[in-house]
This record gives sequence, C-alpha cells and structure tokens, in this order.
Amino acid sequence: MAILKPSERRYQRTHEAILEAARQIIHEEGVSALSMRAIAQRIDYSAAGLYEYFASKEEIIETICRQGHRRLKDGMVRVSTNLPIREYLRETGLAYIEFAVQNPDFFLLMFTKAPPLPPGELNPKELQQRLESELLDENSAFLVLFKGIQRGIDEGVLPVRPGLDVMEMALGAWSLVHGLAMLRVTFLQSFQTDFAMIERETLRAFYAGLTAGAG
Amino acid sequence: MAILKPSERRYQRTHEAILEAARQIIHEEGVSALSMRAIAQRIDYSAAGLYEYFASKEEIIETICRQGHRRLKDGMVRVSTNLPIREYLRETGLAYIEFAVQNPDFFLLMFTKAPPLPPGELNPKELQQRLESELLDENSAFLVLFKGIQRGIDEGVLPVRPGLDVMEMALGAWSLVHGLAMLRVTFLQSFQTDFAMIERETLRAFYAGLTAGAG
DNA sequence: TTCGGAAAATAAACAACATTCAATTAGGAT
DNA sequence: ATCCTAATTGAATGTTGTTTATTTTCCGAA
Repeated sequence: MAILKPSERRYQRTHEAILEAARQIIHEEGVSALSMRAIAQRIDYSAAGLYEYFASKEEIIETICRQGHRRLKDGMVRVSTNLPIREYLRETGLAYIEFAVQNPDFFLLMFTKAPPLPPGELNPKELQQRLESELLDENSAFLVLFKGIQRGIDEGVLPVRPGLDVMEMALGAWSLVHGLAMLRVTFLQSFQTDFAMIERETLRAFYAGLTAGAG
Repeated sequence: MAILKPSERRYQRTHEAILEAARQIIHEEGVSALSMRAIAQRIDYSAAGLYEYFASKEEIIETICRQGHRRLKDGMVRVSTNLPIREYLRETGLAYIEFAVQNPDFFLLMFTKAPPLPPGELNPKELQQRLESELLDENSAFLVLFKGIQRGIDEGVLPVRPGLDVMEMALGAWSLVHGLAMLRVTFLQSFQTDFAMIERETLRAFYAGLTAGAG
C-alpha cells in the first residue's frame, strides 16, 4: 500500500513543499508575511497553482496548525514518565511553555483561533461530543496534561472532590501553563525577568494548592 | 481651558465617532470585519477622510485597545477593597475573566499583539524601564493585581522569599487568570462546562499554594 | 456680504492580497 | 504519434490599506 505512482509521489512532494514553505515563512518573517504569493515564490510556483493542493490559505494554515499541535504534544511526551508525579507535571508544563518560546508566532497562530470544526449544523449534544474528543485527541497537548492529572489521582496525591474531577483539574492546569506561555510571547515578549523562576514557582504553587484540597 | 473652538469640537466629535464605529464593528461583526471603508461607511465618510484623524488603521486599533485596557482595569477596580484579601484577589481575577467573556474579540485584539512602544532605538536599560512603567501604568489591569498581591504581603498572608517577590507573584497570578480567560474565548469557546467552578477552584488552588510558601 | 486662504473631505488610483477561470503545457497510456 | 487528463499559468475580479490631486466647506478679514 506504500507503493505510489510517480504522479502521486510528485503530488505529495509538492503538497509537503507548500507546507514546508509556509512554515519557513512564519518562522523567518512572521505570520504577517505569509501570503499565497510568498509561498508560491519559495517553491517556484504561481499562486494559482497552490489551489490544486489546498482549497484555501485557511486550509494550509489549519494543516500546519494541526501538525504544530502534534509537535507540541511530542515535546511534552518526551518528559520521562519515570519522574515522580510532581516533577513530571512540572516538566510537562514547562515543555508546553518551551514550545511557545521557541515558536512564538506559530504558537500564537495555533491558539488564537477556535479549533477547526466541520461547519455542519449538528445539535449541541453532537458538538459537545466532538469538542471533547478533539480535546482528548491522540495528538492533543491537553491529553498529556489530562493523563498526568489522572496519574496523580490514581497515585492518591491529587484529591478528587465534587465538581473538581480530572477534567476540571486538567483544564485548570492547562489554563495556567497556557497563560504563562501566552503572556510571555505577547505582552512580556520584550520584558526581562527570570521567567524560569516565575514559571517554576507558579506551577509549584498551583500543584501545592491542588494537593492541599479544599482550604 | 475646556473651552474649544467650534472647529475643534467638530474635530473631536468626528475623532470619537471613528473610534465608536470601530468598537461597534468589532462587537457586532468581529475584528475581521473591521476595515477603513467599513468604519467610514458607518459615519458617512470616505475612507480617505479617516486619515485626517488617524495616521493608520493600526493607530485606531491601538487607541481602542488602550481604552480597552482602561475598561478592563475599571472592571477590576470595581471589586470592593473591603473584602478579605483572599476574596478580594479571587473577585479581581474573576473580573478579568468576565471582561474577556463579555468582549471576546476585543480581548483577543488587546492581548495578541505586543504592547505598542515607541519604535525608537533605545538601549536595553531604557526599554526595560519603559516596559515596567507600562506594566504598572495607572490604567493597567496588571497594576490592580500587583497592588492586591502587595496588600497580601503587607497583611502577612503571602510570604515573600528570594526570587519570588511581589512582581513575580503578580506575574504568576496574571498568567493564571489570563490563561483561563484566553482559553475560554479561543479553544474552549464552544465547549460546555462549569467554567465558574473551574475558575474558582483554580484560583483557590493557586492562592492556597502561594500562602503555603515553599513546599 | 464677499473674498481668499486654510481645513476638511472626497474620488481616483496604487500596490498587495486571496481567489477564480480560461487557456496552455506536460505526462502517461494506448 | 495521439489523445486524455492532470498540472500549471497569466490574467482578471474584488477587497484591502494607503496616497495624491482635487474639490468642497468653513471661517475670519475686507
């Protein structure tokens, strides 16, 4: 099944070249420099040709964002699960932030639009189910946090109470690392301070507050 | 000195009408619908006429963002300082999130670009000083958090340790509420859950962890 | 009231943008 | 070689922010 006709290989090669050019432009010149013409120029195409491979600029962006989420997740998964739960959660959160710092424009692009969903008219029930499975997708960074929190609960370190189950704690943890990452690449991007210290201490405080339970 | 010539009053009226139209468009049709022509049409002007009042679209956006930061701060200041420190900090954080939920597009606009700074070439020392005073500006939402944390320290509830002074704690607190707000208006915008509960519990945990000190 | 210069407003044009389409080129099978 | 299809392009459309030349409006001085 991996055997492709030459024409198909050519197609796939161009397909990937477009995405690679788009990633390069974002990385080298920022997302404001990302235009169909710019992409085309990088791979010696005309702008119109790109529409043979992608329906729109939006579709190109969605594709590289999806890959970006995978890369973000990969960075978090790289943290050793042999670490004690406390350090594991900390390092996982720091990996999230590290990705943002290393790819600021990309990170911003990934997280300033709502997740792409089929625009079909589905009832609230279906939509909710869809969103939940998107959130806990194989390639979702959130899933890593979710599993980490779950492990903390399983080990008896994180207490569950009514209204504050795995999902709620995981969303809280996500918000925390997301806020740290977001502010650092936007408002604080030129600000000089010991971010590493702040991040560690903030994560420590949150973890301590979670383990302490109701107070 | 409040006496203006008719021409000046006319000028100011149009100046304000432009900003008001821009705000309306963002609120009613989203930021993607904000164009110079759209603004002009709302106030029965030609697009070129706007340049008599603002140097660029960017300048219009910067102006309404500055006002937005003031409104955000106003919402936080409205929290009674008579509340015990713990509740005061919680309610202040929730006010931040509430603003984001009530003005999602606007909030996103305010916080997805770096703060506008004079593009002059100033040395790192000056830049840092500039950023710090911007952060602690009279109209900065961060200042409210900063003062709140300071109060907690003064009351002896929040312990200071080397490397984790007011500024660091305040930046951590800001990150937390910012992350909660940000995710809620982007990735989780269609997601149904008890956000109020998550927000309260997450803030509670962070506060508990701060008061607990090193663990 | 009238006139002239300044201020305010506009239409038209420009360059860049995403996207579409008719027309052309290239590849692979018969 | 020939035909069909897929790949590629140049030109055109409509929208964007912005600039320029031109016209209109305003307002004080004569």
